[in-house]
Amino acid sequence: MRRNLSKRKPGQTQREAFVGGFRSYLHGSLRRVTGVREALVRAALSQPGHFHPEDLVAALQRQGVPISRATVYRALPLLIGAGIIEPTGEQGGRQLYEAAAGRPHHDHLICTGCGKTVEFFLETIEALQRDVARLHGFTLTGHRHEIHGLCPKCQTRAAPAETADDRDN
Amino acid sequence: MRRNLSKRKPGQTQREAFVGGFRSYLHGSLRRVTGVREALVRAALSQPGHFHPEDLVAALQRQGVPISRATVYRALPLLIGAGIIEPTGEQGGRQLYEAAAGRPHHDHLICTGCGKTVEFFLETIEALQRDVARLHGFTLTGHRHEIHGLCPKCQTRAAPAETADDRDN
DNA sequence: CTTCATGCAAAAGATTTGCAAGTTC
DNA sequence: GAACTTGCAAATCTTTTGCATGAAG
Repeated sequence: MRRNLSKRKPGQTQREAFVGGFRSYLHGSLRRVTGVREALVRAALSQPGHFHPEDLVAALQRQGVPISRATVYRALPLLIGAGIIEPTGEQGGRQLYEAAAGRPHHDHLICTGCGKTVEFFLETIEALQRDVARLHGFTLTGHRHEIHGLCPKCQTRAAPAETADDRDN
Repeated sequence: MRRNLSKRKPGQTQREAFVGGFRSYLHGSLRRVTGVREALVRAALSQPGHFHPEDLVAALQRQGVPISRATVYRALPLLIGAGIIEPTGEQGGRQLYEAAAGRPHHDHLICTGCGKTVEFFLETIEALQRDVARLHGFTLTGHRHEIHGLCPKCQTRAAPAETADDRDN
């Protein structure tokens, strides 16, 4: 199901292939390859879906690699530049990211009840967006499209009280 | 062009009609009607497009009504509840709002160069969103759809250096 | 051994909250 | 007069930055 966009030697995991790509990126931009940065790349690729910088800190510390928030925040632009992750919107004043890693573009259907997210992609919508941009003389550079709703489970639990207050699962 | 969704006596401006609606809302929710809150409603309705809480503070102080940020932040949920404004996304860690005031739904085309925003609405896209939600068993409650690009002017100026760093302006 | 990376603590910016004093109902 | 609002200052929270120390090339 997942396209194999980065060449890799047999026996090398896809994740390690991306770590290698990150090294090349760093070399190419005259930055330094460090263990901490590689660990960050692995941690970012291990995140299930959206994640917050804090999640990376937690992930690394959990596996015994102490790291400071400052380092994570300073590394994020590098991971973005290398195409490993991409910002996917802010929530409650916190910027979220997700592993991009060569995956095709997609948008999100998000449950306001439990935070569950489903990825979706409709070429029709993409095309219409291009139309809108062109119509107004804009050069399209990107977009953010989130559909909000209640997932099946949350509709059942349906406590007809709060709706958008229970952030985070 | 603008629908008249709130009944009003002749001679009463549309804005005052909304102020009146806000009073009703406060009464209905057992909150108190204060001059500061009414001033906030007028200030919010006077904002040209997207605005930040700080803009309301500035607007009120400019017209001689001193107000503290805390009060503005505490009033925002009320204005939202009354349907006067609605949050329209975060940018750079700051939550933005815009006057909802009975205007029909629309999404935004935003210039990443100068921040200029154009409103758009395509029923086709709206319908597709409903389809996506239904397909996954979600009950649609809302969405956020922003198209990002460079407006005609910014394409001309086109300093082929920075792209997304010159926020504001 | 020069340059860049890291950690720590402090700084900055947005938003929230505790508390005393002022208003609305 | 009781309950709610407001302003102020202090507190939070996320992200950034200065600086001294440590590691990569």
